[in-house]
Amino acid sequence: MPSSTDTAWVEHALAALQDAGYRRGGARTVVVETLAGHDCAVTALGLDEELRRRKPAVGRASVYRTLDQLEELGLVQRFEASRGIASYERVNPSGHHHHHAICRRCGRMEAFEDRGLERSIARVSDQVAFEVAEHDVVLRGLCERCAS
Amino acid sequence: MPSSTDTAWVEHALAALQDAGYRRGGARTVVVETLAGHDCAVTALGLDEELRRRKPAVGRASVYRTLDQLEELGLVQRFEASRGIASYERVNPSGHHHHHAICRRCGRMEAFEDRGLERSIARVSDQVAFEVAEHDVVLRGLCERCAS
DNA sequence: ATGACTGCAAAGCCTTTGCACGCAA
DNA sequence: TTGCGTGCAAAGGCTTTGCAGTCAT
Repeated sequence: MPSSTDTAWVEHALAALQDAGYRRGGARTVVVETLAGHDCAVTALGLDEELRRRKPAVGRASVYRTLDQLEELGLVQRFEASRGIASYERVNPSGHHHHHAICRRCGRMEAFEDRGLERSIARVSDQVAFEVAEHDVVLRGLCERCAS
Repeated sequence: MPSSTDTAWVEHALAALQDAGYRRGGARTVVVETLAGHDCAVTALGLDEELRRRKPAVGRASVYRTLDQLEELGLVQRFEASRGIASYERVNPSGHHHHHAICRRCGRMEAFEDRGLERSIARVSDQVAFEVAEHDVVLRGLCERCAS
């Protein structure tokens, strides 16, 4: 099910980039628009591959550079899906988000959300001597298909 | 505060390795013993550096190979502390464990534990269509020192 | 004696950096 | 016009693999 592009996030992100002093470059805009079309995490290399075969091809360096900038501004969140594989997912300004269960055999990823879990994390974040900006929860094991 | 070595875990791990059909090699044993001396996560490269300057020096490959084997057997848990930095922590057979808050600026790591959080995760693990074997929670932000 | 275990060095992989050219402002 | 943005190729950094010698069993 190819989800529709989150245009609100595109505008939000482009505005934030501009506010941060970045110019409106072509590659950067394409990366933002492409991320907006994914509801769940994408690997950096997967995104690169996807953009490599576009009409005005986007260079790998631009993909990585843009992802870094977006992460720095809190517009996307980075996490490691599998060994050494960086994945990125856009951050919803509303704060609403999900987490992932990842299959250690095939890499399949399932998203889930739980208010109780979020509450627990919020509570713990207050108890720790850190200014917590984000959190990440990953469940690892075998997906239905690999377990059987 | 250099914690004392967890000898119970060493025996547990060595026995599990033997049961899995591994022979009792020198390098492997040293890696296990060294891990037992760390109460919190160690990076693979840090462990390598630590073992490199031992009397019978342990090779880097052996460190990585052993960590893989231990992870496969569920004796240690692997997670990404900072960008592209693999960290390992021994798994207590009792199931008792902690999670981490990591400073995005200096990398400082603080461990914390919370029963409510564990309960939330256990509940969510049951709701997901996965055979969840382990979970990982990371809080990212600024540590007290970097925030001020 | 047999095959696993090791260390070293080389290769792999993902990611980052250097540089010259193009484009936004 | 200025200097940020971009693509390409090269370099980096962590991890894995190939191989020959060594050691456990």
